Amino acid sequence: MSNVLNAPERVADHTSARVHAAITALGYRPDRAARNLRARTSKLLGYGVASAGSGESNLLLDRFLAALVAAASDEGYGVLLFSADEAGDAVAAHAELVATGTVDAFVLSATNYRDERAEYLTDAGIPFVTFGRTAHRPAHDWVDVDGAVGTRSAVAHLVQRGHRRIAFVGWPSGSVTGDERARGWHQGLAAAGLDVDPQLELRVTNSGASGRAALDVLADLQHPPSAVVTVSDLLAVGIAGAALRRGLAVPEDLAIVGFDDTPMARLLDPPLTSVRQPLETAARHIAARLTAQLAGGPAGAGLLLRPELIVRDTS
Amino acid sequence: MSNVLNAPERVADHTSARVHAAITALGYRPDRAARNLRARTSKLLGYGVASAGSGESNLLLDRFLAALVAAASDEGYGVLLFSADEAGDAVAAHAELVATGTVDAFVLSATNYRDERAEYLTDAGIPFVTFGRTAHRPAHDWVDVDGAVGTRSAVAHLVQRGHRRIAFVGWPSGSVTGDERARGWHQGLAAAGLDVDPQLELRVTNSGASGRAALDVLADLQHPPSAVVTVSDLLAVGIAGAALRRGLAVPEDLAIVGFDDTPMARLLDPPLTSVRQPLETAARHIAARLTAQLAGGPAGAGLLLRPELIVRDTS
DNA sequence: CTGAAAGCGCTAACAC
DNA sequence: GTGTTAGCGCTTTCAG
Repeated sequence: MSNVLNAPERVADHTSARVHAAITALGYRPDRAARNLRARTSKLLGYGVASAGSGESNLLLDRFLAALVAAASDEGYGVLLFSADEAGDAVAAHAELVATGTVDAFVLSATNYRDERAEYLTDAGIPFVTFGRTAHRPAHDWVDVDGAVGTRSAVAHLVQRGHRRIAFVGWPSGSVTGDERARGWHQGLAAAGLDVDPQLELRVTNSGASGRAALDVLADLQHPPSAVVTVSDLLAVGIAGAALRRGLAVPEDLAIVGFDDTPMARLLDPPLTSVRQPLETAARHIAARLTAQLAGGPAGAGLLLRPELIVRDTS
Repeated sequence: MSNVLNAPERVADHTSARVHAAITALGYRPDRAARNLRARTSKLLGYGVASAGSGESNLLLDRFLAALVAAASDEGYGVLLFSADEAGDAVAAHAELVATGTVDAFVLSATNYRDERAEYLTDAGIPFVTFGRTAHRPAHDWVDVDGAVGTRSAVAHLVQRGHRRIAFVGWPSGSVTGDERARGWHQGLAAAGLDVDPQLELRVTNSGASGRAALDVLADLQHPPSAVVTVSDLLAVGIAGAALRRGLAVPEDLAIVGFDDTPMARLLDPPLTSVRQPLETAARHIAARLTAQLAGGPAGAGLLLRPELIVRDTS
């Protein structure tokens, strides 16, 4: 019987048919634990989740995770969610899973320039792919969405709509994601031949209160902007609300572009123009990279995906 | 060595210490697959995810899932995410995991009166707990948030604010969740001695367009409502936007209460009053129920949790 | 081409 | 109180 399943080419057709008939008749399904033990594999991809309110990527988690599960499933892998709270603990949690052979590989998100998990996994020789870039050397496999393209195309779109004073409300510098999006804004202005006014570049944390405060700063400027590019829909919502409260019409007096195209974006009034990340594509590539690595392929390649600007009524 | 780990009480202290020293010195970690095979357990809880845009519970998934992972982790279990797309396929996916011994138990969400997964798992004798009620008999373990309490307390709050014509915008009848929330609205009106005006009860799908359309219907009534209770923040956002567009002030001309307290609720302008579900508590109870069942305990009990009304500025 | 058997690393039962 | 071993259900190798 074993040969029928594991070496089909070495077996006669009629034997194969007979065995397969028996298999379906008996409802036989190979036991996962036994298979895992023998094959020294688990067919599981690990994905650590922070239990507390983790910042920026939280709203994306749904769509990304669903896509990752679907993509992994197509490759014959399941996704194991595990608790990986703080930085140090996260490494320990990953190490434990490695030591016990619970997972075959990892998907890392919410990465930054330095990522202790990536460092550990590289040292341990465990396959992994990050969703997001790091500054880690030697290079590991990564897939990322080009945030600079996102904000750059937002600026280009606003320029085309006639805007000349375009503000940027981003996160404090120091994160790959935030820095890239800020860079895209600079690039967009440069491409349009516009000067960068430092007063129009604001860095705040990711909350609506920050959005409101940011708008107040911008609106009180001697030469206020006519448009603002943000790094999240949450920030955009805060800004839009504060703008309306001050009697500014959106988009007539102030155009606004969000980021992430969260479900609420098209439900707001007016519906929010936003940069949409190709999370499904990213997940698919991550799963493919991982299975390639697990099949013995090389790692170290990066893949940068282009986000898409979804133009609605705030711009 | 084995006795030290598996029957600590049968071993002398000094032997135990010696072995443990060796264990840490060698960095020994028991192999998961071997343990699973021998113990006929996987220490995994299965949670099926729909890959496409599934409706209502999607925005909650984040918070619930993170809490579930943390709670399961505390009980020594991991959470296996797997693809479970459509109704029939979902049963097949669960069955496969059962047959191969990949998971020990399941968490089911997005349940309804009839749930094929629950029926299958009951027949198969596999432990599971649903997040949400079903009409399934014999009863299974379930944990749910009392949606009726949510809408009822929203109505009570609005009544206290002086409202007498309070509308309800819910989902089409036929879902446990939607029906319960509608029931709470009826209860709330009855408790306040208010009549139910059928014109104030609207049933729509969960989109912002529906919210806008619903508001148009309500505002065009001969006696329009002064307040509206909804079953989702998305609907509330759509209604709020449409109200502002018609020149209605929120909350002065129209008070609005959302449901789910999604992250954007407090960032909207004005910040949205919303019903918040105790998802962390629910997850903790689900994990506890599951481990109790896996330890041989009985199933069939239900637990109804009370949501909390978060009052902000739209009411 | 087909059947038999070794052995993955653990746990639980058993012999000492 | 301590060391030894059978065997979980597979896959892979080897004998027939």
